Amino acid sequence: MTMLLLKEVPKYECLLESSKRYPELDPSAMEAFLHLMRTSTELTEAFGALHARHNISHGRFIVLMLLNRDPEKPVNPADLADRANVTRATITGLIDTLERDGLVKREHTLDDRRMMLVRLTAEGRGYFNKILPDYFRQVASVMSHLTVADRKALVTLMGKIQQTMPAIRAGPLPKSTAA
Amino acid sequence: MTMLLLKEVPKYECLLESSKRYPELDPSAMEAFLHLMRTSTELTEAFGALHARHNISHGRFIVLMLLNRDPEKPVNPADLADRANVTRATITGLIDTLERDGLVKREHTLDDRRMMLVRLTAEGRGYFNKILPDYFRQVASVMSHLTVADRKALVTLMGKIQQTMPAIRAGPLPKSTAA
DNA sequence: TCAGACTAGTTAGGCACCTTACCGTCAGCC
DNA sequence: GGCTGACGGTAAGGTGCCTAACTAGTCTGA
Repeated sequence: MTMLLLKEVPKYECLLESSKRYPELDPSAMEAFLHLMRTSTELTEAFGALHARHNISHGRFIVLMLLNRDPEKPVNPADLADRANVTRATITGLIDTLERDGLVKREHTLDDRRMMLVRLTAEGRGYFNKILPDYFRQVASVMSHLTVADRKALVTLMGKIQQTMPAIRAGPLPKSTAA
Repeated sequence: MTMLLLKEVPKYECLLESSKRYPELDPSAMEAFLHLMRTSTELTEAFGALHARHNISHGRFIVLMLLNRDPEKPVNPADLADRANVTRATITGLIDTLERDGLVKREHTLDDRRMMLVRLTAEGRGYFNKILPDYFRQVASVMSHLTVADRKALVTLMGKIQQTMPAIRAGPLPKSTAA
């Protein structure tokens, strides 16, 4: 729930100062990075609190979200794992508790008896539709100070950061080229 | 390390479609929110990988960072806890392993014998200064597609979101006013 | 036709982080 | 003196995620 973040981001002047000691430090990049991480951490906490109020964990919420995209169409665990970006083992645990609470149910497929399908129960649908408006309101609320143009700009900026990710993931970056 | 994120963000059209079913859903707010969370999650992963390559955990890295701000001035655990936004018990654990690895050491203060001070050892300073450039390079790298103006804009946008946080934290939002 | 390779889901065990509750130590204030 | 309250640490617990190994079922092909 708390996530170990630095509470106050260093002032830009401090970063500039530090960049004299560390030539690799790009102050404007660092400043943007720290603000981004701090904000997202606080958002994570805020939504963690929201989920806690509804007695659900982040993980279970995501699974319900995925199942709710098309409540009629059940999904197999491996698919859920893939879309939620976790291992199948993790999904098993989440579904265990969701099923214990009666929000989803597992069914065997007919054609391939290894495969399971997970489906929202009526109770699960009811529960989820009861908490969704709160979630939507909170999303609207945290974005309420941003104009529509701001929001578009934010999406664009995130896109530019996303573009760098494959290269980042690929390798420990070859020492001096930073792009 | 993985953090349970939705891999692909729904298209704007889908959000628009869903907003018919859910009047509380603000599509542009949701779109911005999802992109923000997705990007920050991937950044968290990327930096988790970086830390893993250096055999350090996120928490220990943060503690070293705080101690390295002024390597000559030792800090007491309660202060570290406060700045890292965790309980003192958590800090105790982190310092335990850092001390076991010889990166920091604890000393008693002279004037108040309850109080401890934590200080980077020479080895700790050496180790940290060896991994910092990698960290700085990666920060520069993820921001490399953003112009300086972009970075400023990002900081501003984060500030606008930050402004909403106290209200969010305060209460479960009064049902319909989203600002 | 049946061994081997593959796949789906689960199980077992472990790590990192974080919490609460409590303890002993000590400073400071009557 | 004795209380109050802050400090660091210990103990026990829980969550969320992982990897590796396992079970069960399917498919392939010599």
